[in-house]
Amino acid sequence: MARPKSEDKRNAIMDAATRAIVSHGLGAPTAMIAHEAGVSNGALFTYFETKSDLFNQLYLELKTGMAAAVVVELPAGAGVKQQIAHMWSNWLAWASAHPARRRALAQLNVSDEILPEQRVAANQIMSGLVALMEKARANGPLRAAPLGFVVAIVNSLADATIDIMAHDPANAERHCQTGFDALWRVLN
Amino acid sequence: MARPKSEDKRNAIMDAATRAIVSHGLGAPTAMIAHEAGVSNGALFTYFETKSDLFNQLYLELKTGMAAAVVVELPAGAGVKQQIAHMWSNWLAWASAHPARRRALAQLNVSDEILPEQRVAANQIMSGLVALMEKARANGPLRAAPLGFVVAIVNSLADATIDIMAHDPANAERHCQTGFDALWRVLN
Amino acid sequence: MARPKSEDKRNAIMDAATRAIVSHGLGAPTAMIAHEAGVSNGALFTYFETKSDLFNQLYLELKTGMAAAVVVELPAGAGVKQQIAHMWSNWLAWASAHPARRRALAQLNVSDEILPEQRVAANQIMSGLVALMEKARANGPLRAAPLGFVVAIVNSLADATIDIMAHDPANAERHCQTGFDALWRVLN
Amino acid sequence: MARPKSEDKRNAIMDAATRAIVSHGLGAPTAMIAHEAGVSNGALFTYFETKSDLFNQLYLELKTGMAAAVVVELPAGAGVKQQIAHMWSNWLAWASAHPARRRALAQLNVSDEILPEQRVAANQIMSGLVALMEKARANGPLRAAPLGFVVAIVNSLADATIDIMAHDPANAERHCQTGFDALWRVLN
DNA sequence: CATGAATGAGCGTTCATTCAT
DNA sequence: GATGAATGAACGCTCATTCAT
Repeated sequence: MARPKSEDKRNAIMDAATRAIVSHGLGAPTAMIAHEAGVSNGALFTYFETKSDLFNQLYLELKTGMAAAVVVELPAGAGVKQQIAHMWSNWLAWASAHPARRRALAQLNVSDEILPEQRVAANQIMSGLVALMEKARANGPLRAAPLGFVVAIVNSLADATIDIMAHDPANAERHCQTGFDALWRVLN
Repeated sequence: MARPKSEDKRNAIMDAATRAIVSHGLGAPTAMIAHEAGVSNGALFTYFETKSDLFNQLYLELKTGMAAAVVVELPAGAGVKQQIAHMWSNWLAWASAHPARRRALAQLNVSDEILPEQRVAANQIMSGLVALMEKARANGPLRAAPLGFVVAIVNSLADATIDIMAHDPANAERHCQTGFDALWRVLN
Repeated sequence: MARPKSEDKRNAIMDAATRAIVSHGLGAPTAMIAHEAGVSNGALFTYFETKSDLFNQLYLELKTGMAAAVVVELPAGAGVKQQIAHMWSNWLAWASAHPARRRALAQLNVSDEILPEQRVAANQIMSGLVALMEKARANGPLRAAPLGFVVAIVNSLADATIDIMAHDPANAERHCQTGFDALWRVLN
Repeated sequence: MARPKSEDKRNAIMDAATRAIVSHGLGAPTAMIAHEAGVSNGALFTYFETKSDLFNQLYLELKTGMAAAVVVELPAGAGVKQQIAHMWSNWLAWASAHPARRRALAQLNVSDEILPEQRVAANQIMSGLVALMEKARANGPLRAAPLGFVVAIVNSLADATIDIMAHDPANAERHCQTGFDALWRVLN
């Protein structure tokens, strides 16, 4: 195990898994994932100990990628609302650009294969966004609610917005704005 | 008709399936479901043609049960806000009372085994709530958004609220109210 | 068991079994046979102890019916050749009139479910024809061959002839005659 | 290509299937065939896609082997009768040497699992023998009969002869000759 | 390390037979 | 006796994982 020879292969497997999850759900056979990755059946298991391990790593990687996209070109000096708007926009742009990743992530989210510690780690990655949320709600009606609640609500709104954008791409811009407005109303 | 098909047994299978899905996901073996229902391996298939069929019927039944709970004792003459508040409260009460059903429903919701027509049928069952939402947003900021968007947002908020209530039952009342306030702010 | 109430039902099951064997082979489910017979699943087992039992009885009954058809209106005083020709004609007429029975019989013939004693019993039923064969070959080239050989050859020729008649019914008459001629040449 | 598919294993499965069919009919479990072949349950399916596929390939292989045996050391320059006699002898020798194969072949012949195209292919393999039959009957009483009829009769006679040889091996030689004489009388 | 054949537990489903009604 | 639901042992086949090459 340790350090596998080729990072490329690891990535290919990850990508293939993403696609396979989208098309065949979490029950997608490892053989199919390997084949799609252009890699042998057995090789998959030199890169990931088990299928579960692959899915956990994929979950973390997808979430990390998403988090990275969210903070791109964040306007450091701007106000809270503007920063959140920026992140919101980044977030939805990422989802639009990588529909397969988002869908795979959604499946992984509800899977009971994903270990709780991975979920914790994943959430920490989003901490920048979370910190902003904290600020944003500090004086609003949700100031007394648990942080988890706020995060869940934001996630939910984002998911709903992403869905509608995916279904009606022609009006993506407008839906994005509508979603943000709703978010802001919830927080303030 | 010797030994008629027993509604009890059918229900036992449904309940067992609900529990099995919660504990083992959608991959729960039919044998486990049958065993948990106190029924033989093969009997399951006299009540449901296939596992998929069982899951589709379960999905519809859970959703129907939820919808029925939502409209219980709805104050017919009251205003929109009060009616929605009532439904919201019912909804979350149902989720709190039947956590397994809610979790199973969540899994079934993302399954690709559930046929589109079942989803349509299930959504029609919630039409009372949907109609109210339509009224509620009629003059608000979401008045121009697609209905599906509104529904998704409401669902998302409810899910988030239910989750937090489940995690922190001591303050369930307060979370319920907070959730509703957030909802109302989104709609108006 | 003993004497079941309705001979009609027994016959209905036999007929249904015949048809089911033709359409689904010996693997035809007992439930299908019962259904086709307009009889309940369980009733089949009050008329026949097991599926194997049903098939054995069916085998015997089909063979008996065939044997009975063969000797119809046999010209008692006629010569050997004429009598054999008559039987041959009867035989093929039966097969043409009851293609399902013949095909079911063919399947049962090669089944290892049919007990040897049933086969013996079935062959005894054809004894009239066999006795004639004995006479017919008495002075011919097969006079020294075992009787079983002769019977098998005759059976084979009949089967081949029946097949060709079924495939080309327009020339059934001619094929029947050609088959008989071949038979006669074999015996003499 | 790590551990290439082994021809030996494939043959072992074929042989095991042959034996299993003889002892348990076409319903012989794949697990039994695999076990008998000294191979794991699943391995069978790396060599044959389905049980049906296995049986189709087995059918073709058995028939091919039989056809090959039939034309061994065929006296090219000899007359029709002598050539047919040679083939006849080869045929019966093959059947005597491989009783299991012959019985399995008989079962496969009547199975509805065997695809028509496989039957066609199998028959083309026997074309050498068929061509000879054509010549042999050219001036005889069957000259006007359909070729299929002739083939069926020859098959039937062979089967009958093989059966009697199997039942009475002591006189195998004589039965073989008797059978051929009968055949010749049919054709001429 | 890469390959893909081998393994065998496990799955959804069928079906002969039994038995409560 | 008739019915058809109940039973549970099989069955064909899949697939995560191992291991010979």
